[in-house]
Amino acid sequence: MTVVLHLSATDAAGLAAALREAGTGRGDLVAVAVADGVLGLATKRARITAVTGSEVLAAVDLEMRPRWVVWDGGTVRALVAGGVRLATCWHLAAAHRLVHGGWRAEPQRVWCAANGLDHHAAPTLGQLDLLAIATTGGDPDVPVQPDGFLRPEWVDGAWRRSPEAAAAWAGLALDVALRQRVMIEAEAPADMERRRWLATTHAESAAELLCGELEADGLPVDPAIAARLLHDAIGPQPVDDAAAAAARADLDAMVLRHLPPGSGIDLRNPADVKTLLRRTGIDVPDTRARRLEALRADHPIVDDLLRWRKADRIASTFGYGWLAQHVGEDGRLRGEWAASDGAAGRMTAGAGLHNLPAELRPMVCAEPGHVFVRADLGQIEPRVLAAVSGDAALTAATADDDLYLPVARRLGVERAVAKVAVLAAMYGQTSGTAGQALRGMQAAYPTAIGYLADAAAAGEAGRPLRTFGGRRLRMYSIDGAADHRAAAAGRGRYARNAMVQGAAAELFKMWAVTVRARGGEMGMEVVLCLHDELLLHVPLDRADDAVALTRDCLAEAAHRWHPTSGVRFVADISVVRSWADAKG
DNA sequence: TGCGGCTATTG
DNA sequence: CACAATAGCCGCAG
Repeated sequence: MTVVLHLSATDAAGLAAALREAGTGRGDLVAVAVADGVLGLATKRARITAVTGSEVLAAVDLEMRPRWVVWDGGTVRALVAGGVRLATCWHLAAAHRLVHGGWRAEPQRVWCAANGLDHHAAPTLGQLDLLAIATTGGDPDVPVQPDGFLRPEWVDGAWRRSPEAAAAWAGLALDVALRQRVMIEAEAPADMERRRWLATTHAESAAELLCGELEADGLPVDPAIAARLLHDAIGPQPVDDAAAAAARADLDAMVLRHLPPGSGIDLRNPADVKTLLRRTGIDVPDTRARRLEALRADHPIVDDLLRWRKADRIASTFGYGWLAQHVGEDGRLRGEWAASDGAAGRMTAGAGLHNLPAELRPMVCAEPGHVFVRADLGQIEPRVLAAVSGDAALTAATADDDLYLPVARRLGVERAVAKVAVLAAMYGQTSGTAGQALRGMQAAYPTAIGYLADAAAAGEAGRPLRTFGGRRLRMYSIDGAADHRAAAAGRGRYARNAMVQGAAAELFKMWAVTVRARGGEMGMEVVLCLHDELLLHVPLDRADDAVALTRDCLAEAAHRWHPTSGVRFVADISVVRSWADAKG
């Protein structure tokens, strides 16, 4: 049994000294639990209580560069709020999602998975469980119960009561991190995967830090331009509810004027819209814009309806209310960020950051003395497919700036057909013109198509998969249902796509966190991550440096992600004042 | 009040 | 019956 030192510190120098005394070096795991005025740390050899604010961690991070173990995003947000931006971490929730799949990753669940316990049997803090807690026994000051589960009141925040408790909580975090690392190493089929999956864990963890910063910093927006765009799209800002209702009625009138008054049609009700169209002789199974687009010439009401839809969408989702709710006094648009969603592991964002209509993007402007560096990965998914499948012919095609040109030549088809064929293969489309081109793909790129087919087969059978970077993709089966076959086919398409989309997300995040790590010293801020696009806010005089750095970081990330793929990744990088500005 | 369906936007 | 996501509004069940 290793003797664990109990150390204490009151400032950054003392904390650094304590860590040195515990034998901590660069890259070593140091767990940290942080709450208001409470700071507890844990290393393999020590539990450290720090009677000081969390800001001392910034200095220690700079000096010692350990890998900080944190339970979840709560710790990250608390640290960022306290001005602490760590260089690296081991994020238990992120590692849990990677190793085990699924989305939920609260401490009890993460603890159970790391310790081979069934989290369904874990105690909760409901009133009805008070008796159970009382009879569980053991020392309430010890966070782990005799039955091995975390004590629910500790999960609920009891660890915040003192530095000693926080250090004990950090000790558990360290324990989980070590077990997660063992699991990754045990699960990986070979040393190559072991190293790669650990690299993914590190990148996913850093992406969690980045998300905390994206939430805190926000996206620069010019309020005057925002106001002008909204005015052009939906009119002036209503002064009260009555004015808002009147504005809405005005907007509705542009469509309803085609009907006799008092028709009782609600434009927001698809069934009513169908009725409305039928009255003008148009019969459609649904009223989606894509379908109505073709019928614009049939009756003027169609065009008015489509224009109304566009305006109504801005008014309801991206109108003055949205602006007031999500854009702060400092002109920053803020939303919630998640470093990996439940399906394939892409980053997600709220507050419209990922689906802001193109016509509103001119409002996203660099602040005075700054510019944006906007960088897009070109054709990332087919290039990633070439890399993860190891298809030599498809890899050769990535040498071209436009991968679809050599693919089209090889298939003997038009570029547009080749593009549809590649996308159809990755998405699992079987019908239409894509089906035919797909057979050509099978012959020309058997390794890539075989990789996708294997993924689809696993999905259909309900077998879990791992992406190239090691993320577990769970397959949820619905058994006994009449649509069993449809569900299996759906899982097949999901698996096929998730293997590519997920791997692309892993590469993208490595790129993003590399940029984050390298760009800090030039005053660069990552302000948006959008699946294959990075938006960086940089001081005007560092724009050229930032462009070069972004390109270098892509090469570095691609190499770390897959050192031997031979795949060429291309980025379109430009310096712009507004997000909407043309590339190049 | 919660949830599925429909629709729109984005990559 | 082409993949992923967020988000609003409607109708309907409870």
